[in-house]
Amino acid sequence: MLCEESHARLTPIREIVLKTIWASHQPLGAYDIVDNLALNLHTGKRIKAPTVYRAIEFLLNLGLIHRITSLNAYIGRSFPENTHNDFFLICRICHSTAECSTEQMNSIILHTAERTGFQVETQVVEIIGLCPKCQQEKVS
Amino acid sequence: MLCEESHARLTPIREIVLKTIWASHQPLGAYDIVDNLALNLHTGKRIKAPTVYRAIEFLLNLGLIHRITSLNAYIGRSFPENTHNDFFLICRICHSTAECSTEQMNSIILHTAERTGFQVETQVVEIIGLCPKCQQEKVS
DNA sequence: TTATAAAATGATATAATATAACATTATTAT
DNA sequence: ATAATAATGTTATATTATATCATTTTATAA
Repeated sequence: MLCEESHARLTPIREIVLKTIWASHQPLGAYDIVDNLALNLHTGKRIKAPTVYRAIEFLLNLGLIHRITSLNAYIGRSFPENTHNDFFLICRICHSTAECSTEQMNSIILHTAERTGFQVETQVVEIIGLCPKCQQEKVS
Repeated sequence: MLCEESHARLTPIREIVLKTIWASHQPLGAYDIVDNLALNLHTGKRIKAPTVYRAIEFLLNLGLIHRITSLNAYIGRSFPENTHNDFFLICRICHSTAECSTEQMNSIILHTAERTGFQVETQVVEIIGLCPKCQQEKVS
């Protein structure tokens, strides 16, 4: 039993899914995780999609990982302590994903929403483009 | 032949897909459009998924519609004249989607990206929550 | 400590979204 | 008219995600 105050249990499956996501510094798709576990967990048993999706849901709820909507993929959360939401710079080519964090963005969003009476729950802010490395490779 | 300067042709299929999206004031999924055409285009011929996806791609490129990534759905563009990108307030319950437009958001994003050498191409800014109507219905 | 309830996982099937590949038809340019 | 290009038709299939029900594990309470 872990994560005391909540009733959250970090079971072996959930832990290995979390570690797999953390080990990759790129966002991982759910089926990438399935394949990865099949390779690295050579216990004969294959962990199937529903199990992985359940673990992902659990980890998302605990705020240990993020979903990158534009990629249908999941990545470890860099700033778990942040109360405000973060946003992402995602490279269209190599899929490297940087997590950023500004209060300003939040206040703009909350301001705009408030004016229209909209009650904000979650935010998806994903900026697609080219990372420095892939810009270089386009030139050379 | 339409949209003179570009080589864009607004064919009958593309036009009816655009009209279908516009007619709905909610985001429409690709298969919603397929079904809608089957009903309203009672010519016997069913327009299939690939054709609809092609029309969608065309309309996205022309900037006539938006993709709502969080919903895997498509909606007419409210401010086609805007050069900067817009963002969306999306109701988790009824899926009503409001398009908003502020320059500030853009400048924050561009600023942050610039600092890390990231070259911005497109932006996905989708705010999920409750629209005024659905907040009411939760209370009553 | 055993019975019972609750939570997690296994297993199978299938839904929902999207695209690949190739054939055919329509449109434009020569 | 003919060749080249663009658009659409058609079939199949890839990819992402979830529903459903059986089984196992863990926690709780008698």
